[in-house]
Amino acid sequence: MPTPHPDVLAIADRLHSAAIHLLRRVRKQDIATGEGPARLSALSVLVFAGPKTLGELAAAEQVKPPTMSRIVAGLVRSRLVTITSDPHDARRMRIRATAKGTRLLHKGRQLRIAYLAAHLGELAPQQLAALDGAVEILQRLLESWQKFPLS
Amino acid sequence: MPTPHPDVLAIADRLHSAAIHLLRRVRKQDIATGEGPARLSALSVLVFAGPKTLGELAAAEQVKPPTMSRIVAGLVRSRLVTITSDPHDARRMRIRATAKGTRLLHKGRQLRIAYLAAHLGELAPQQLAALDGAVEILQRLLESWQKFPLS
DNA sequence: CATATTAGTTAGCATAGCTAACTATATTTG
DNA sequence: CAAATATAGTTAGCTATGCTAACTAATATG
Repeated sequence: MPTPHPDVLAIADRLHSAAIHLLRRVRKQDIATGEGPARLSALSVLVFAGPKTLGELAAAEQVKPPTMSRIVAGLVRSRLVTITSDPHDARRMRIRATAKGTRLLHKGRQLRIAYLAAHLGELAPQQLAALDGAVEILQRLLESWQKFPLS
Repeated sequence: MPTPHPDVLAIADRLHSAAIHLLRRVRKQDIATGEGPARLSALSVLVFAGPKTLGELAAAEQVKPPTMSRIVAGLVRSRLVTITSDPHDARRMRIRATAKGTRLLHKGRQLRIAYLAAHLGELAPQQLAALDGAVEILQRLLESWQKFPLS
């Protein structure tokens, strides 16, 4: 039997720190796409989950509507998304990725991968597999606590 | 034998996305400390690794000197760090955490832990252990590629 | 039909990232 | 040793992202 809680405090702290430093590095690659992280992340939701309203996007990205409003404005300026109004409710907007947006997202993904792969290559296959498994656990955790905020 | 590379591309993408969304949530807890993420992260370096010059801090945090200059200015305003000049080189500054800074960092850590622990509690012990192991792998990876930038 | 609710925007603030250009101190070199 | 160069940080000014408060427009409700 493994120990029940191998220091949750330490895990949380290191997870936090690792996330901060990982993003700082990856961001430098993403700069090559010409778009910031918030825009790329919102775009990725649109590409993989389909069209969304502004409010839905804001909720998915865990930001407030005014913040998402500006992010979307930037994406529109760059022609990465288009906006059409909902025929059943003129207050709502349908935001969808353009072909250019989809291409750019995949290009960014390529850059990120080339960069990460160069470093992940240092890992032994079983370490990579362990990382993969942990990311899946994290994903499910993040998803579930989106539904049950707790705070 | 495990498969050699269970889709590095997918792992990289999901790791990226998980890091973004995890930080968005944790940030909301950190807000209670009254300081932003960049300041808390820099403060944490000072608390755990001891006094640093501005350049060293900037390098540790992977940001440019002007950025760190403003981060440190904020920490000084909040009395979380103090600055003394290096007696051997008047260009350099020694930046060190104050007692208040150390207290605040630990308080933030407590908040973060209370929050994460409430959610990590949903994980089975072996999932938690898997996460722990993956974070360690990540940490070592980040450290090693700080030394060998590759790009 | 009047009122309340909902969706998004605008204005204004703070943090955090950058580059370019500056000051002040050390170091190197002629 | 004086002049040139290099190094450490700062200042100014830009962009992007986050927020709240206050607004407009449209829908729902009583």
